[in-house]
Amino acid sequence: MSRFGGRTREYPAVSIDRFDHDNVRARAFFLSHCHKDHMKGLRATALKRRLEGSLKVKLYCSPVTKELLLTNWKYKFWENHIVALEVETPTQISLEDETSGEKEDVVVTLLPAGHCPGSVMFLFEGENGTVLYTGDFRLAKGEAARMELLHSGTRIKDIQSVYLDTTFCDPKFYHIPSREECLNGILELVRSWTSLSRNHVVWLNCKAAYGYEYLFINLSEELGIQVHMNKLDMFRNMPEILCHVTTDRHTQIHACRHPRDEDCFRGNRLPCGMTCHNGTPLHIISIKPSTMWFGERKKKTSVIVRTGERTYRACFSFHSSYSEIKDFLSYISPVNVYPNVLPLGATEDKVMEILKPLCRSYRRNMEPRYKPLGTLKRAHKRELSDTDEDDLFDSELISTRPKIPKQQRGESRPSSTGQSENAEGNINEGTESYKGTTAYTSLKVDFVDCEESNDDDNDDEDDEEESEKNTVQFHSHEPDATYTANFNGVTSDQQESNANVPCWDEFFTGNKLEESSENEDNVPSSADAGGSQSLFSDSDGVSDSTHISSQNSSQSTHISEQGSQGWDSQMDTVLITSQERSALDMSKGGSRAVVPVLQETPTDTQLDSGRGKPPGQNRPCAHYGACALKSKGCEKAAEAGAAHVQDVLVEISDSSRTPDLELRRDSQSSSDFEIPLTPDAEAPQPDKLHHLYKKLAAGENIINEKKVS
DNA sequence: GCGATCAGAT
DNA sequence: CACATCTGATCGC
Repeated sequence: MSRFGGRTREYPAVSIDRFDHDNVRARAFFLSHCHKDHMKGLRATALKRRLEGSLKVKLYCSPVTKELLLTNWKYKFWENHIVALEVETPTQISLEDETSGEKEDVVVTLLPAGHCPGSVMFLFEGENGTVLYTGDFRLAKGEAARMELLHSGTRIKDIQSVYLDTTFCDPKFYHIPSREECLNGILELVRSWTSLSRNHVVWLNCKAAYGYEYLFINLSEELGIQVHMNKLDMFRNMPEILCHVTTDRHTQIHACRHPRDEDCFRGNRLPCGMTCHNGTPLHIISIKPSTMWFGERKKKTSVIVRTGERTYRACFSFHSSYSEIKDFLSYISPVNVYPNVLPLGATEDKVMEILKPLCRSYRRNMEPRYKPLGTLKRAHKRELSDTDEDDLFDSELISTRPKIPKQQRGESRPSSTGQSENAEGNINEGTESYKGTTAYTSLKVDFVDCEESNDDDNDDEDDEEESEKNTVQFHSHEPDATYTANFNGVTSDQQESNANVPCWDEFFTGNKLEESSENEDNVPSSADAGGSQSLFSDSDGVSDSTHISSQNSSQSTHISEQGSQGWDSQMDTVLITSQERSALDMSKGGSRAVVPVLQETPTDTQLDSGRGKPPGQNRPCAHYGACALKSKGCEKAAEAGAAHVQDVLVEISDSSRTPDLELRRDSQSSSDFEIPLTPDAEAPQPDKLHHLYKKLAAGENIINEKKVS
């Protein structure tokens, strides 16, 4: 939840995402997206009065946000005071104090934030420097490098301050599977269930908020089943969304809500009241999108975890992961950074320890190598905490990093962050490089690391099983680099969108990797339950084994007891990665579904289906000019992913379940962690050693370092 | 009676 | 585990 006060140090005449208290006096208002925690004061009488007494004060937002806002009658009074700005279109705004006549000009640019429909970041450029307010965002690694307007020529702009979404700025969320991975997991689960019979329906237990639309769209496109929602008038001018949702309850996918929806579900009733179809009772499963829940697992999990007979958790995030945040910030390399959010249980200091090393103000201070002890100590701590940073090498701060040409967008991105930086000299962090290695290696590893957790969920009746809480580590590769998340639909390719109509783009494409099983309500046999779904995990299973370990060697596997049966009996959450699952499935003979899918994956059918446009092409949408951003990159990533799955299958096969394999996998996973491993857990890698040597040379305390993280 | 705020639930 | 929202209780105006 945002705790940003509404003003930036540099441009206090504007208020962003906060409209209460002193903010009502701002000369201009900005709304990054339509979530309530960013709309505080937006319908208060103080602000209404302010509007009444002014002809000039405006609220600036994206076209989609304007549309969503005005759909709510409570905000209708804004109608004549809202100015929708096209995304990626720098606009000069004159900030005038109506009483004194004092004026100040600022150029604002909206950049897609990938958080929810209409969400944007605001880039302000004016006399007081360039400032980026991110609002809430989820951008994959490398996205910043692909944003033209963050650059000036081939270089990143000189950004004074970034007001950053730090929701998941905690190593616990080091890696969160990409949108594609999460989407695919859900897709295959929904596909497997709904294909059993017309009476098999899925309830997507989504929170009442914008942000799940791309999920609905993709499920609908892929499966040809519209998603039931309580209401959809807010999308009346967004045909791309509208055609995938419905108020007709006779559909197999529901995202409807009811005040007592969990109870409804427990009573085998959908929130909309549906309980049977053609006289036959419905077979309902629930899928609850979650991020934090996965973040608490300590063992690897797949993006889907079965938490009960009829309940599943699906990994899903509206916010960037820890590593995505760091990638973003280190690329921007602002002078200052201010966290907009305090992660659960974190303190501002802690977050700053993570962020500062990625900022110039901090790097500069670090420059002198030989400093008084006090300073050195501080430096140490920061480093430790996170990432990286070989500050020692640092030289220039202003990033000379080249912007990634659009042409290259489809390429895998690892290099942009890791390599280019390294090449340059150093913005990179020692840790980064270390991390980078891991990441690349794990590029193909498509799983989520997780360890089990306690079962907390009381709500899902069935969650009983997970028992411990561990830290989660999500990892996997990052195919996302290939697509641009863009809820606004205005992309570089598509600048001419209609100014009057909001644009919406699906913002990503999913790649499918595997198929799921066909179990019925009952707990699947071991093979089925987890097995068939490469993307699934059961919450019960096994698990003890894992720990995060160090190197990533090959694929990891963590399959636990497949054979385990009821949810109730086991305490642990099973965590399996998609590949692992696939492997498992295959080894077991695989469910019928699995095999075919795997085979198809490489083909267009699966990869593109639905969204299916040829790579790189936009699908012009009637009024919006919105297009699906399915990029080639996605396709490639998908293929790579698929190929990988196959590899894994070959490689792992039956043995995947053996204990030692599990151990291996664990060890691998830990390498992605930023958290220092226990000394014996892993041998220092060359770059790490290098880093340590430098510290020693500078008289810094190495021991502290390790502790911090 | 409305709004702001907090606790609680989902 | 909780990403955001809504409800109800309380308090102040």
